[in-house]
Amino acid sequence: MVGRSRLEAGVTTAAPRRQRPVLSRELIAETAMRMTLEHPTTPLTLARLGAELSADPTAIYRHFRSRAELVRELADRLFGEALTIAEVTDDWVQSLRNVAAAIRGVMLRRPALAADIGTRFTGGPNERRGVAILREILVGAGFSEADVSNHLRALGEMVLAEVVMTASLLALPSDEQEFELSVARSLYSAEPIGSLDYEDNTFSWIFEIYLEGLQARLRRATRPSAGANMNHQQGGDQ
Amino acid sequence: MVGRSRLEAGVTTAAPRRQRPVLSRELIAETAMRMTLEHPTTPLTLARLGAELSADPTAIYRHFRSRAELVRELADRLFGEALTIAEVTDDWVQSLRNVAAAIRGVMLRRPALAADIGTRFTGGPNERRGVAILREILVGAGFSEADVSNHLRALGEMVLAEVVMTASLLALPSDEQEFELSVARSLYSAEPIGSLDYEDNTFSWIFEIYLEGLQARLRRATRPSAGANMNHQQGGDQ
DNA sequence: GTGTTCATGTCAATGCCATTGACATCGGTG
DNA sequence: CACCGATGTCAATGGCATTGACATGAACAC
Repeated sequence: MVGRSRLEAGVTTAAPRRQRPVLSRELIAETAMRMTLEHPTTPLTLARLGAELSADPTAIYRHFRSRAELVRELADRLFGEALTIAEVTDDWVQSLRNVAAAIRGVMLRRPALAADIGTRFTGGPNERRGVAILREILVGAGFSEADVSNHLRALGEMVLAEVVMTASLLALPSDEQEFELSVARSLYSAEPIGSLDYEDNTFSWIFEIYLEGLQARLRRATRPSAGANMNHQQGGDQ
Repeated sequence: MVGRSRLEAGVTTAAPRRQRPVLSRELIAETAMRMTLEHPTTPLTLARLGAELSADPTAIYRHFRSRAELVRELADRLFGEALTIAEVTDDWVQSLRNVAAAIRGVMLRRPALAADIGTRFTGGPNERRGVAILREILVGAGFSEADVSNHLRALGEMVLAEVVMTASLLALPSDEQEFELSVARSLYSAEPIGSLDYEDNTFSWIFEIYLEGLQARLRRATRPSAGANMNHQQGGDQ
């Protein structure tokens, strides 16, 4: 079909009224990213996504096998964003902090999506890249190859778990959110809310303690002379 | 209503064909607990619960304002179970371990429910009791009153977050679960699965590191002489 | 060119879900 | 005895993901 003689170049091709390949993986994913950013607490549904695309919701199934697959794609893009933000330096502790904060920041900007997503792997390239980066940081810190694998999944799981926790709170309708806050106040006399600010939130409190534990382990593994005070440790770290 | 003269004791009362007060908060909650235990990965729906009760699903709304309220009730019962199991001793580290493991164990026995629940407060008595117990453990360990509040919510949030993470994996249909495991293998060359055995799961790996961090903080706060090696700590601890 | 096939979209169901509103009915209270 | 509130049933409603039947246009074969 090169010259159909019916002036397609002017009408049919240049202004495809509703021609075939309008949608694409890329367009759908981009649109979803935009929607979840503009309405951070609105759950992403195929109906809404379809409307935003001015297409039938089920058209999405021509490009993604399921909503879950779409959501995995989006999650991987979030990892991608986080990795461009996170600064990795010589200081392994600060680098871990940076990566964690970047992931958290990126995901909490889209709480509804993060709550949907965070408990699953994406299987995508950015996730893989992120793990590779973390692996380098840990190896550079001096952990043994064997321990690195365990620390990797522990670190990832902990960060994601915490993010999901906060995200599901943020994604709640405001009345239920109010209930949560009131219970938290009455239990701890403190807000459990995670501001995006790295300081002054529960996440950083947890993560800093974890980092101290990590440093303690490294010290113990590096100079095994130090006074291994009798606490019930289990697992590796040689 | 003591003797209505229509032989109720024999027929009307003893064999209430389909008389009024069949359901109750208690019966509904108990039934739900049984169902979620018998079918750990089947989501609890009002339809299924109603069927199990041989009652109309919407009858549940006469006893709970919403499904969410029911689920909060169940969550609080789980905390109750955990607290009867957890052993609290003089050893504060081991006590924290015990409480965490008990909560995790109880919730992972009902992954679908735990995944539903774990990100929220229950507002119930057992939750309150649990926090009180943890508070005593932390105070007994020697943390300052101010730090105890922060450690409390950090500890709780971390444990719950991790449990939810694992629970949602366990509650997945087996094909999706297989996908998760394959990705995990390819990323870490290891399974991310949390067996209920405290050894050999990601949770214990994380939690032990966290406990080391906690001990480090306590040591630092207790005898402030120790060599505070220049790491970027932030936040309280006196 | 003609006909076939594949990729893309649309449309109409389906089935599951929580929740609501309109009734019925019973037990107790005035 | 008449009313009322608590409990239960029933029939919708609206939101959701997913599927199957169809259309249509583009590329490809011949």
